[in-house]
Amino acid sequence: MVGSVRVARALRAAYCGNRDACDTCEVHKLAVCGVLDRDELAELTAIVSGRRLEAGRTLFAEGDVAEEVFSLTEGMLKLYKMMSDGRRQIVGFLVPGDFFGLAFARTTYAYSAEAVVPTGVCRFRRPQFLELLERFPALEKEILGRTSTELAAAQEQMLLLGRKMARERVASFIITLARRCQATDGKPLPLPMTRADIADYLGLTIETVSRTLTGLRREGLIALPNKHEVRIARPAELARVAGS
Amino acid sequence: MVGSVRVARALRAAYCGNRDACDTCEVHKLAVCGVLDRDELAELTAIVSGRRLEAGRTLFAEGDVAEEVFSLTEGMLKLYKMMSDGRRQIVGFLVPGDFFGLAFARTTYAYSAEAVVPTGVCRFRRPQFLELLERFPALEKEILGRTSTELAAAQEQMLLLGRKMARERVASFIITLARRCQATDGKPLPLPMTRADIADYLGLTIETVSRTLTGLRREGLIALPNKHEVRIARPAELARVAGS
DNA sequence: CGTGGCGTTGAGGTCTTTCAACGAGAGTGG
DNA sequence: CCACTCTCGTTGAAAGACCTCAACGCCACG
Repeated sequence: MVGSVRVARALRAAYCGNRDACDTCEVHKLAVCGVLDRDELAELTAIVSGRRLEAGRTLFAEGDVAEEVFSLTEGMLKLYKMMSDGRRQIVGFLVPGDFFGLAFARTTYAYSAEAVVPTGVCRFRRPQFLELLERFPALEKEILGRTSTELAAAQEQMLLLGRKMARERVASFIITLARRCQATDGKPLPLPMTRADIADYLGLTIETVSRTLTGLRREGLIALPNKHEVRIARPAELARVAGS
Repeated sequence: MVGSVRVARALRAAYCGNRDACDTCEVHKLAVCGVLDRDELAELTAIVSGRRLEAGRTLFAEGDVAEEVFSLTEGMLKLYKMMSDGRRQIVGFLVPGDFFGLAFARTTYAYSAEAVVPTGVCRFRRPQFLELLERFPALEKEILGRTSTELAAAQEQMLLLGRKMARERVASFIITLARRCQATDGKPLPLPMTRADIADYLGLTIETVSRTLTGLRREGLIALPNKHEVRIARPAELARVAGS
């Protein structure tokens, strides 16, 4: 999949502020956090191992025993929950630097994790990672802050799923993505996931997502250079459509 | 509002395992957690103050500067986000023992908090509470675990809002409530919030909630002794309707 | 050059919403 | 004590937003 590799590169450039770290170091995110000193980092390195995933590959499934904790270093992952009849809800897209799989107060993963594009992760053995949290309060504080931020994002998504129209959902999605990407307004935004992924994230069908994107394009609010890129043409109006 | 007081009593009996603590001590939940020893508890007591709220009263609003952290001791609170045109999404109902208002990585509250019935809360000054977290790692660990559990609940709610039909949403709601309440199957479950609250929590309208409850009653899955109580008549079938 | 995955577009159907009317219960004031 | 009013909940009918089903085009791949 040449296309996927290209998308992965664009992603990395777009979403990761520290390209060198992305390219070379599997525990870079913790170092980048600035919460660990050199000795702590060395200890951490000892319990970590890297892994690469092709696009579409599952890292773990909902219900699996949570034996590892992860940090995304490159690419993009989707986290999702499934119902018995196949209905799916994507609860988040992860970008480099995100932690996931931290199942506190649980022994199993609450969601499945699958690579959207070729992806790299750091793996930590769970018990050892927990022990590390014990010993490095700064790390625990960082995790708490991130978990709290994630919770706030989940609540924002609840507003989107519970109360917004399709147009508002799609507009909100694009704006949130752009914010995370810190993309400049003129530059196209990588959209590595499929329409089905977007639909399952926004609680819509692929047809509705497609129609809505086309609609926004027709009205000149966005441009769609190709299937996996969006450019925000009129930020203010798009934000107005997204509501609040 | 005599009705509200009665509902509040039923709630306390149903949702709070430790009646004595509920009745007497505003920092009881931390003690009940078992994470603080006597000295630590004494310190905590020094920075806490109680407050009582009538039903319908707002504790704080989305966007307010987050100067305090709270613990619910009695009654029920709803947390919600609003859109500019008045659409509302309730992101959670709180029962005694829940912490809220912990705005890590933020300076303002991400949602509004309003009393559903007469309610009691503990207030902690935020800077001092954060300092406390610093000094009592067990407390911080407890908060992290709870935040993580809340996040998992929010993701479950995303599945509900994004992919479930009205019947499934209402059935899921009743089951989740019953689980939290630890109600026995035969006993009626207090439903202190209004139909509008339920609707705004489930991403539906009050009419749909009403019709759906009536439908479940007609089919014999639940009983509705009065507007503010539900009894689960056929747990297995209700769970089947709720899906997974 | 055929095949399969992905995305787009159209037409019809369905679930939920919107609009409207009505009833029950609580609080108010004559 | 009894209208009166207001809120809340229920029910019906019509409307609407999104979904389902279907067809088609594009592109990568074998």
